[in-house]
Amino acid sequence: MRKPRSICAECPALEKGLCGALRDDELARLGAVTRHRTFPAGHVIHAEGEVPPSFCAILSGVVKLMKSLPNGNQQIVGLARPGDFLGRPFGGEARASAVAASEIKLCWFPRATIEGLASESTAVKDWLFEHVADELERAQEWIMLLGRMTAEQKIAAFLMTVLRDQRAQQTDAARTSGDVIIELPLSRTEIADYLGLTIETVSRQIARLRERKVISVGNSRTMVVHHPEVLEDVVESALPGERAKEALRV
Amino acid sequence: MRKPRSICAECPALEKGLCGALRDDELARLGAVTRHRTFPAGHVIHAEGEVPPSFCAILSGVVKLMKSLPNGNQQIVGLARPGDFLGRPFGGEARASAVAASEIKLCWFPRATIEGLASESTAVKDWLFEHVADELERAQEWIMLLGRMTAEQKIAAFLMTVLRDQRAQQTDAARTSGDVIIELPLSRTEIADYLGLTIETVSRQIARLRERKVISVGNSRTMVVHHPEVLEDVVESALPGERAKEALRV
DNA sequence: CGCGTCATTGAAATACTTCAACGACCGTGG
DNA sequence: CCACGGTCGTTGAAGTATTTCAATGACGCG
Repeated sequence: MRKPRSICAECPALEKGLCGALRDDELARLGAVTRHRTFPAGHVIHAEGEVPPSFCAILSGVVKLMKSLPNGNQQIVGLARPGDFLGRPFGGEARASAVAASEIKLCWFPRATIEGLASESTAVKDWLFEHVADELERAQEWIMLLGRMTAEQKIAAFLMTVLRDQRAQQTDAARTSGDVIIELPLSRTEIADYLGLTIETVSRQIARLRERKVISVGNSRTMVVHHPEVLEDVVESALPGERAKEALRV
Repeated sequence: MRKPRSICAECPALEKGLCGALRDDELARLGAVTRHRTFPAGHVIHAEGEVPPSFCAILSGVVKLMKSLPNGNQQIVGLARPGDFLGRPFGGEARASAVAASEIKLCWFPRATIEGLASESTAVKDWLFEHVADELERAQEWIMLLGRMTAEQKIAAFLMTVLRDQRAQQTDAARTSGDVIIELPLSRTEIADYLGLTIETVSRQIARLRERKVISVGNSRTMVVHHPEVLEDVVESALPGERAKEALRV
């Protein structure tokens, strides 16, 4: 017997996510049609141009939203993390594919459910609006990054966002040391597609940061950040690397 | 005596804009506190980091949303055109400056008004949600453009969007000819900031399109597009200019 | 162990930027 | 009316960041 409460109990979407905006009876209604599903990395949740039949919240893992150009080039136009949702209620066909970047857990339910809920509950509408507005802000940050940053700055900025995301989740305990271990949610190829670079450039810039002892690279998905301040400086710096090099010389 | 109806009567926001979502009594309430205001090009409607005290809909002209990097570099992260609104209801400080790119007419009213209206009217909420979701889609298109296109493709894509925007507004009459006259909403510097290029590169790419007889340039804000298909091809093409050159050779 | 995928590294090519000079346009003031 | 200065756009030449092409190395899996 699956009681709605039990499935939602230890859900990351419960507090900050969509479900936090629901009243108990609404939550129960949602819980009744909800399915938690797990997918492996690479799984296509919905493809560009399709009308997604379902709507879902991400429980764990990272989903990349990507568009592709006729020539085969692709660009990741956004990342969705736990608490984010996939799909546009009342929208038509998706304008980007949603693909699992790692193994993911999803809270999955029919499109009609979310649309019904949104039609009736003003809290749900409010939540959706705020969420989309936040996503728009993030997209605009990214436009800035893609349009005006050098490869070095892009990599530094990317590492900073991973760092921030990871800090937000873990306890204060792990933060005391200057060194921080981070887990990259993306492969080199995906980082390249995210930052609008080639995989080689990504690799070289990471190598440079390693040579400068700002980071250490373990296996390709993990690294240790020794000097977050330097990364910050690189992002801020006008002439790439200028202030950053000074900061390192200490 | 300013009657609410009269001020809203020939308003571009009436049909497709926010006001189209309002009931008559809501419209009347809005009309009572609304002011139409005109600003010259360059006027700052609200600056990055400020909490905008007002909310407004654009009646005519183009507003650029821009962010700046500490080094002085700037990037236009979006354009707002007639029917679009400025400001995020329930949001805090603006994360981008809104600056008039041309002379603009605004329908201006206090922040509290739109927030009150949105709290009460579900139609207003719906409209806001749809609008932000559309903006997000456009932002994602732009991410694709900035991350994966060459300078030539960026310019072609920009001209195509101007062309599309202009076509949407004017009558069918003017479209019969292959040649289309377009009015650029931005200066070269602004185009550069929009496309993430330098002004020189913009100028050179426009020159190349002119040499190839795809366009003619009149004064710097107007041009004639002779071969929209070539522009389209350039955007689609894998190796920039390859298919486009063939298309031109005819 | 060998194979395939993913990451790294090097050398050459190139797209874009930077620096610098010049030309066109426009309003101002002589 | 024309000369003047300012802004904006164009063009050229040199420099540089990033890409492209190509080869090698590391890791995981059957």
